[in-house]
Amino acid sequence: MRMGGATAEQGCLRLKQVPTGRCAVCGVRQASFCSVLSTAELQQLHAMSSQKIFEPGELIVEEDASVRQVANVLSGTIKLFKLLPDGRQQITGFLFGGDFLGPMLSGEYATFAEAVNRVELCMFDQDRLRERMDAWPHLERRLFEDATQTLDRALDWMLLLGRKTATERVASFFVMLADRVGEKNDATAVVEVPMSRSDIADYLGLTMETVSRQISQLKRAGLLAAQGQHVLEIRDLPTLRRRAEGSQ
Amino acid sequence: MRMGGATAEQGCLRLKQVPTGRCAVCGVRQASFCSVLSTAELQQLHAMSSQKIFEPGELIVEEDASVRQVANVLSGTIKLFKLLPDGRQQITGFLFGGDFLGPMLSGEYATFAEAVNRVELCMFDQDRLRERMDAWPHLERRLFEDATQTLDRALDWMLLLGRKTATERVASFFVMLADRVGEKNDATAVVEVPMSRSDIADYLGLTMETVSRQISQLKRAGLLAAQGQHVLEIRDLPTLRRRAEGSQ
DNA sequence: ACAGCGCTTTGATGTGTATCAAACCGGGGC
DNA sequence: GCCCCGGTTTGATACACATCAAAGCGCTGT
Repeated sequence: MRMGGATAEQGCLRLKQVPTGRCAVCGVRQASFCSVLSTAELQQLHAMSSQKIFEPGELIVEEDASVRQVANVLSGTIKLFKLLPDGRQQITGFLFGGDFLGPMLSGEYATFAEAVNRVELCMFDQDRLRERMDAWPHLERRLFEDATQTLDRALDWMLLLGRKTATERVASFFVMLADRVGEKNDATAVVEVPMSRSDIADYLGLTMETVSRQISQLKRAGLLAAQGQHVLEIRDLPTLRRRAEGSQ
Repeated sequence: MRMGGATAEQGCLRLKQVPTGRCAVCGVRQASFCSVLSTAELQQLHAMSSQKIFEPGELIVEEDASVRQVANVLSGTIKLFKLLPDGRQQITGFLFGGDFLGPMLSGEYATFAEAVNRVELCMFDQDRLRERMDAWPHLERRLFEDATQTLDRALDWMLLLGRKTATERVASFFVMLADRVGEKNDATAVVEVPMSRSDIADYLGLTMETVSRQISQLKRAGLLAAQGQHVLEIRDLPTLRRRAEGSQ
């Protein structure tokens, strides 16, 4: 059924040279790895993709699951995390719209992935995407770049987890949100904060209570202001950045 | 001068089909990215390589330096680290013989690199190696795998830095050493520990004193035993592994 | 052999954040 | 409108690790 549709769209393609179907209206295409594909390549990938919705709190992948699915995040927020045997949790990253979920080389996820809010994924069979990666060097390059960026972020977070104070960590967290999903002006930003205090804590290596106290303090200092549940205004991004690095 | 030598070696190549010159006697070739290259490819790379020695404590690369050199570690240990403005330091990883030093995609190092002990590097011009990467997909794949492994290790370390106790961190450190550079038997291992207590502390997000106390404690528990300065025996690796994960 | 020096270990005390506990707040259902 | 109820905030206390301080140990050079 879907294949038939794809073929019809491929017919159109030669005339229009723009993506058709889902990809045409995909809000994150330019932000995702799909941005490096030609229209023809996009059609091929489109034909092997499938969409899926995950509800808040739903587990998307289990650690060490030898998965066969990888995905683009179309919308929503995903937390990636690791657990110790006694239940202690460390969130290793969040994924937002346009981000790629899945290991392309190891075959296994080294972390759990869970939907923070309602998440919409565009999924691919891992082996079939790997075939495409073998065939299209620009796709492999793009996924390599993705891994490089993820690594850079992980190294920055190691500095945070190993050496920053609670205030610096919380400031860093909001700077990260502003940079990745914020509506930024010159000095201010509005960010959606879909995750709970305890998720923030598990990302920052703190407790929920400490996070809450630090946020209250930043609000009192006039650097942060609530804009309704789950939406927050950063009122002085440069100062917040300085605090995140400990330069007072 | 060097080019002439390389050409002569290329002549030999067709007869012998084994690496010649430095590469032939390179102790880390099989462990490095060179292992994926054919003899002919190795010759080409050999012709564009140069060796360099760094003395203990010497800075190899500066953060955000837009470097043009990348390298294989031939021998010695390198620490990679980040700094906060006030001097707080986080070591993000160590490199040992066979490991690759350098970012292949970003063009910039996001960390400092410093020689822990005497380090011997086999260096390449970044742009020229990138050309080779463009030309040889198996080389790009290998460097991608390298980045993937580095990322996996960074994520594991985030769990350590965010959620493990001092004992668990120090146990994890020696488990890491055993796995990467240890002479392992069934249950025991002998590892070289070239870095100082304060480097270990900066890797584990602790202080020198805490590291020292934890090591003393592991010695008293019979899990660790000194074998001269900078060499240490792990007397019960499985138990140490369990401690590293907090399962008592 | 001895002195000097850097690194490490051990000890005494301090503190930032965790833990325990209670009050608060906002949204959804009846 | 009001009552739950989960998530959040605030408060009181505890503790793991940091900090400050001194002693120990093993090189290196003379």
